[in-house]
Amino acid sequence: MPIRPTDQVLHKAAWLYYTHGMRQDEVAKHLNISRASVAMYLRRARETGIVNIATSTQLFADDVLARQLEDAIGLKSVWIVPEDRHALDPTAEMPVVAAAVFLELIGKGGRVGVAWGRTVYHIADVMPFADLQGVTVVQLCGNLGAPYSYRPDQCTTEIARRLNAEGINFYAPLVLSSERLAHELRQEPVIQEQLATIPDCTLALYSVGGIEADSHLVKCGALTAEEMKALGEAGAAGVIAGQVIDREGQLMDCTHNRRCISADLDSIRSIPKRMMVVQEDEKLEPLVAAIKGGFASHLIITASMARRLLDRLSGTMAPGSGT
Amino acid sequence: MPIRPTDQVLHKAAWLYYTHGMRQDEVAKHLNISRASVAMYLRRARETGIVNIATSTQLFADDVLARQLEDAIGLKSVWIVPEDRHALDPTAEMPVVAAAVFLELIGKGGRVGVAWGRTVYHIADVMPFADLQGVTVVQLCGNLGAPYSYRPDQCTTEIARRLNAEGINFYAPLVLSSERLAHELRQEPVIQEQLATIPDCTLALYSVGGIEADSHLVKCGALTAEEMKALGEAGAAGVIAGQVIDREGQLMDCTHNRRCISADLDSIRSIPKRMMVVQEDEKLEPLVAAIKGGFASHLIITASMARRLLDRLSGTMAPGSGT
DNA sequence: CACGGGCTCTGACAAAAGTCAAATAGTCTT
DNA sequence: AAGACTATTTGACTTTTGTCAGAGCCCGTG
Repeated sequence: MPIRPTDQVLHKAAWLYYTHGMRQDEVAKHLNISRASVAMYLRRARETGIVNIATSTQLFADDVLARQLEDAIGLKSVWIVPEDRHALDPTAEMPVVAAAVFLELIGKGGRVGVAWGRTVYHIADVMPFADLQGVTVVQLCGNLGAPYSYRPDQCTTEIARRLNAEGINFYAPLVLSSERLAHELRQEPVIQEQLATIPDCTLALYSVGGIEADSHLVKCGALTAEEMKALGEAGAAGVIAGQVIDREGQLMDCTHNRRCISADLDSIRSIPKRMMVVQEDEKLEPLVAAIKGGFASHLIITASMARRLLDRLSGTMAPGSGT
Repeated sequence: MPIRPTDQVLHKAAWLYYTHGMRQDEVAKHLNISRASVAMYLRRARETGIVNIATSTQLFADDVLARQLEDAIGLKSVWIVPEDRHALDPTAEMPVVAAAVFLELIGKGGRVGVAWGRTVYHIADVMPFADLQGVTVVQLCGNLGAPYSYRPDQCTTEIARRLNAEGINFYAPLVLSSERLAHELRQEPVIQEQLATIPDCTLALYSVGGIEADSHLVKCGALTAEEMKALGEAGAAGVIAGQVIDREGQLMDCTHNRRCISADLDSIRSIPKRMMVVQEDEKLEPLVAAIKGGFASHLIITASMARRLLDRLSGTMAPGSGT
C-alpha cells in the first residue's frame, strides 16, 4: 500500500504533539492547519493506535495476594482485580485489565492465539487501538454460530483489527456431528496447516469454560445440558478452547472432544505465555483444573477468586518457597 | 521493596484517567482528593513511566528512501530523519527518533547492550521514562574518563534509570596501557562473566565512530591524532564500541584493539537487533564499513546520508530485489 | 513538646484542549 | 460537466486541564 498523505499528517501531528510536547496551536502553525484540525488529527491518531497511551498494570500485580499465588503455584505473573468498596465494578474492570496486560505481553512480530468465549469477547471489546505491525492473531478453535454472537472468528478479527495486526481465521466448525467427519476435516491441508502454526504462538489469550447446564458450550448448542451433565459425572471439570478437560487438566476421552476442531491441548501448553482470564466467581473448579493442566502462565482474576484459589491450592500443591 | 502507598495512588489515578478515560475531577472524586492533586499525580505518573505515551515511528520508516535502502542492503528496518525546510533540526531530531525506535524495539524482559559516544549519550538524554521491569541494560564497552563527560557508564546508567530497568556497568577501562594487562584483565572472572552475557542481548544500541583527528577516541585520549592517522593509512574505517574496524567491517589487527576491553565484535554481531544511529554527515565511510561488517540491522540516519549511502552501496553490493 | 523541614493538598485563575455547526474542498456518478 | 454526496476544515464557544502561592500535615529532632 502506498503512503497516504493524510496518514502522514496524522503521524506528524502526533509526533510533534506527543513526542515533542508542542502545544496544539504550535503544531497547527507548524503544519499550516487550524488548531481544531490538529485536535481532530490527534484524536484519530489515538483511535488508530498511531499514538499509544499505556498505563502500567503494575497496580494489579502489586498485590500481596498476587505474590502469594505466584509463589504457591509457580505462575509467571498474577494480576488481581480488586473488589473493595469504592473500586470499579470488578466484572467490568477485568476485561480492561486483561486488555492492558495483553498489550504489555505482546512483543513486536509476535504471534497470538485467541480462543473464544464471553470473556475473550469482552476483552476484544475494550482492547485499545495500537499499531502493532508484524503481529499475527490466530484463532485457536473452530467456529460456532452462537446465538449471542460471540463467534470465535469475531474475537480474533476484532482484536486483529484493533492492533493493526493480521488476523487469521479458522474456517471450520468447532464441533461436527460425527467423529469421522471431524477426523477427516482435521486431515484437510488447510486446516492441518493452520493447526500446525499454533505452537509458534508466543502468547495465548483465553478463559476457562464451566461445565454447568448454562455454560457457554451448552448455550451455543455444541452440547445438550444432559450431555454436559454426563460429562461432569464422568469427571469433566472445565473447557479449554472448546474442549472438555478433567480435574487434572487432561483432555477427556469423550465423543465431544473427538468431534471438535480446535487447537491441540499440547500445542496450547507449548505456547510460552498463556494468559488466562477468569471473570466468574463460579469458575473456581474449572480454573483449578486449567492450572493443573498447565494452561496458565499469566493469570488475571478477582481478589475473591484469588483468595479461594490460594485456599484451594495450598492443600493440594507444594506449598511454594514464599515466606 | 514494599509497596509504597503513594505509588498506589499514582497508579490508580493514572489508570482511571488514561485507561478509563475519566476526567480529572471524576478521578479526584473517586479517590477523594482534590482535582489539582490529580493533575499533579498524573504528571508524576507520566514522568516516572507509569503511563507511557508512545508515538509510532512509522512516519520515519514510511519513506521511499528507507524502503530502497532496506531492499538494497537487506536491513530489517531503516528510519529516515527528514531534513526538509520546515522540518525540525535533523541533528536534534535524530536522538528523539532513535529513542522512540529503541523503546519500540525492546521487548519485556529483554537485555539491551549500550555502547558509547556522543550520539548514544544524546539518545539517553531524550529517552522517555518507561516502566520496563525485567529489562537489563548492559554496557558494551569499557570506561573512559572523557573530558566531555560522555562516559560509557553514564550512558548505560541513564538509560536504565529512565526505563526502570536494571543497569549493569562494566568496571574496567576501555583502553589499557599494555596489551598484556588488557589480556590479563579480560581473564578476570568478573570481566569475563560480563563479556559472556553480551551475546544474550536482544538489542544493541550504538553509533559508529569516525577516524579523523577530532574523532571521539582521540578527543578522549585513547589514541593520539598520529596513531589514528597511522591506523587510517593502514586501512581503518571506523570505530565500533571503542574498537577500530577496517573498510570491510573487520577488527583491525592493531595494538589499540588488543589493548581494548570491550564487547567482542562477534558477540555484537550475534545480537539479533543491532540499532545503529548516525548523526554526522561525515560518517559515510565509517557507516559503510559498519554495515559491511554486519553491525546494523536497524538503521537511523538523515535523508541526505540515506541518499549518499544508497549511491555508495548500489555500486559495491548486490542491487537488491526491489523495483 | 515545640520547632523546623519537607512533603502533600487546596482553591482560584490562566491556559489549553475539546466540540460543534457551518463552510469548503474533493470525488464519484450520471 | 453539473450535481450529489462525503469528508475535511474552520472559527467560535465551552469544558477541561495546568499552575501556583499559601495552608495544612506528618515526622524526626533538639
